[in-house]
Amino acid sequence: MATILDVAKEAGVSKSTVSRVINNEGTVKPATRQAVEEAIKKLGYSPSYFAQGMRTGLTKTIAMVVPEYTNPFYSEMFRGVEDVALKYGYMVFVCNTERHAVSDIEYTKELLRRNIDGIIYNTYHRNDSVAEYLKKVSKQLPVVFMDKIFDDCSSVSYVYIDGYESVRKAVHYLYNQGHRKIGYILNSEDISVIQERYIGYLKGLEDCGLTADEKWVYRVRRENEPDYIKLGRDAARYYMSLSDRPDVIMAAIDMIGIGCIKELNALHVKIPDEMGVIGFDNISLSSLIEPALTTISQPIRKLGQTAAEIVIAKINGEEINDQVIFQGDLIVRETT
Amino acid sequence: MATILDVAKEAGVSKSTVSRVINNEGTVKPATRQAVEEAIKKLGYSPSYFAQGMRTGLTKTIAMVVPEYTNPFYSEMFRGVEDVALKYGYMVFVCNTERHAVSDIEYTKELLRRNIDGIIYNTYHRNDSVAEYLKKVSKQLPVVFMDKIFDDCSSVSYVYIDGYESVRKAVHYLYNQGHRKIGYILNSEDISVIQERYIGYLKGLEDCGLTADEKWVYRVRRENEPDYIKLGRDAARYYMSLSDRPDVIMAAIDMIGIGCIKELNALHVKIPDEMGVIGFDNISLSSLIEPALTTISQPIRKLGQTAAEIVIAKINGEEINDQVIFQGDLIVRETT
DNA sequence: CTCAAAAATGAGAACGTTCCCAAAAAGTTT
DNA sequence: AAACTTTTTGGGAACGTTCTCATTTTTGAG
Repeated sequence: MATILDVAKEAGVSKSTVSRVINNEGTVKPATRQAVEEAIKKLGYSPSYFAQGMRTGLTKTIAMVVPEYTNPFYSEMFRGVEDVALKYGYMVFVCNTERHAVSDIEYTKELLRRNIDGIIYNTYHRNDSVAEYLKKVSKQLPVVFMDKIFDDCSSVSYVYIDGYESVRKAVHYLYNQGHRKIGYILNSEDISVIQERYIGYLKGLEDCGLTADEKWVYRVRRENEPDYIKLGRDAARYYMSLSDRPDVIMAAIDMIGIGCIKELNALHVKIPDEMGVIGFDNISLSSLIEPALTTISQPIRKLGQTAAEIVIAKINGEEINDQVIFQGDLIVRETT
Repeated sequence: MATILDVAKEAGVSKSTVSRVINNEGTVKPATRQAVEEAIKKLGYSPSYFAQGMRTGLTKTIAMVVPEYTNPFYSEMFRGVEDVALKYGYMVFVCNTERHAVSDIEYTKELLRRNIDGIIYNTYHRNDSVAEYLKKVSKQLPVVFMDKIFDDCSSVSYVYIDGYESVRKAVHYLYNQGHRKIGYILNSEDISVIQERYIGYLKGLEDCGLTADEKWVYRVRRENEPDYIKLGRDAARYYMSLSDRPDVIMAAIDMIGIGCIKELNALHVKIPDEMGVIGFDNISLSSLIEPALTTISQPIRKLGQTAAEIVIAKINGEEINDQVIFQGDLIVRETT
């Protein structure tokens, strides 16, 4: 591999001048610049990341931390992140926190050690010690949170979907459709986004003058590698076993809703006449299942793009609105 | 951040000794080692990646190049890769080649510039100039191909599923089930894996003494962001429009098969009595659609694990069997 | 107790950049 | 043409490691 010195020799200048050309800094005579550029091309030179990084402390690399990699939600978000990252010459590490023995903290330490320039953080569980650590990290380097992880988010950058408001509005929609008995399935209350959606559900009921009947709320505690489909099926069976059952079920995520549909189909329950279902996420599967799932859509890719824009702006010390909340969109299909 | 010199001073030794402790190399007195380790812990020291990389040329980073990121096939493969990578202290760049203006070659150059230690390469299109370039790259640093990209693969490392053999066997299965009119849907013939599967189909027919009827082969040329579902639906409609139609359709990938099912359902065609469907990939969706899709399953995660094991072994200069072929498994469900 | 061998440690160069500062070249004014 | 700016260029230190080689310390045999 050619070094900056080889280029300097080839072009008959000093390495300082070559450096100036590479970085478009300082002054350099047009003729000299051209000579250097030709030498660079001739030798196929490109600066060493190590040496550059050693001086500048920058890696042109950002990390996107996700709790659950195979979830298509994060793949889609990653696309958005990558869209923007590549545009600015950055590469992206995808870091899966959940499955591995390494905790969020360990993983983050590794990222710091690798001099990552910025982090896009998708958390999962409400966990105060992790949260506190991350808040500290976010003072050290640009971090964007994709989630309302802290009670006080005023000092951090974030981009997220307003799950609370989205679900609240969905309840209104159901109410207007004539539903009065509205069930809710939560997979795990220690997941902050799930928690937030649930609170939106409660608020929606309250808005409409309905009371939350605890037996219509189906809760599951966290599992290691959750089988959402099974969870939805179990929930559907539970609801059907009730004498006083809801006439529509809200699922905290689409996959659970899809499990419900599968089970209701199997039990020959008519959807939506006997029982409605509504999901959250608008994963591609939700339009493929029959009947197609009514759900709340999130601008996921946009979410990723926005987060990446913010992180990179912060890396470059630019001013940018770093607190963005998107709204979900109700997509009415065949299950309501 | 503490440097190796800070640690040296703290422990009262030279930086050479600290380096020896870090890397577990050379000789160092137990008492000294302990003192150094304490100093490291006390200062929260960890070696700088830049400085280390600058000396060793290694980044402890591998890249996984994929043609289509949102395809769950690759997410699953990534899990396998990450399983192994993290075990050995590596991190993984996921590189999406298809959607971006940068070609495979440009992307690979960027990886080389970043001193990636090894590459796991999922190609997409048969393209000789790219292939030639990649072959050259694979001489420079450890590369594992996840695909039979070259006519002569004898000199490269690879891990892949034998699509040819898998489809050939599936044809035998269909034949044994009494099918004689077997259709085939290809999304794109310039994708090497797809091509290979198709050849397996032709061979299977030949084995069984059937002739390939060109009108039963539904071909689509490559699209930019292909809508496989629509493609499958179109194909199903095409087949149903034939007076002499196949009694079973093989789809080159599950998503297409699922599109077929959707359309056949919509047309009230009885599956599998009036028309059978068989897919390839066993994506999670294939068991969720109704009726559930018969398909060919690939040990995807294992694929990724194996690839990562090979790359890392090669990085470390270890001997390992670097040419592995897995067989697909026929998963019989409700569509045949 | 001496001396050789082995074990442990340290000094300093090197890796390829960036950046500060000094020096040289070019341009401008008197 | 001299003196003074301004522009352009070069030299060398620094970044934090690893690694070679030399030096010091320890061990063990005679």
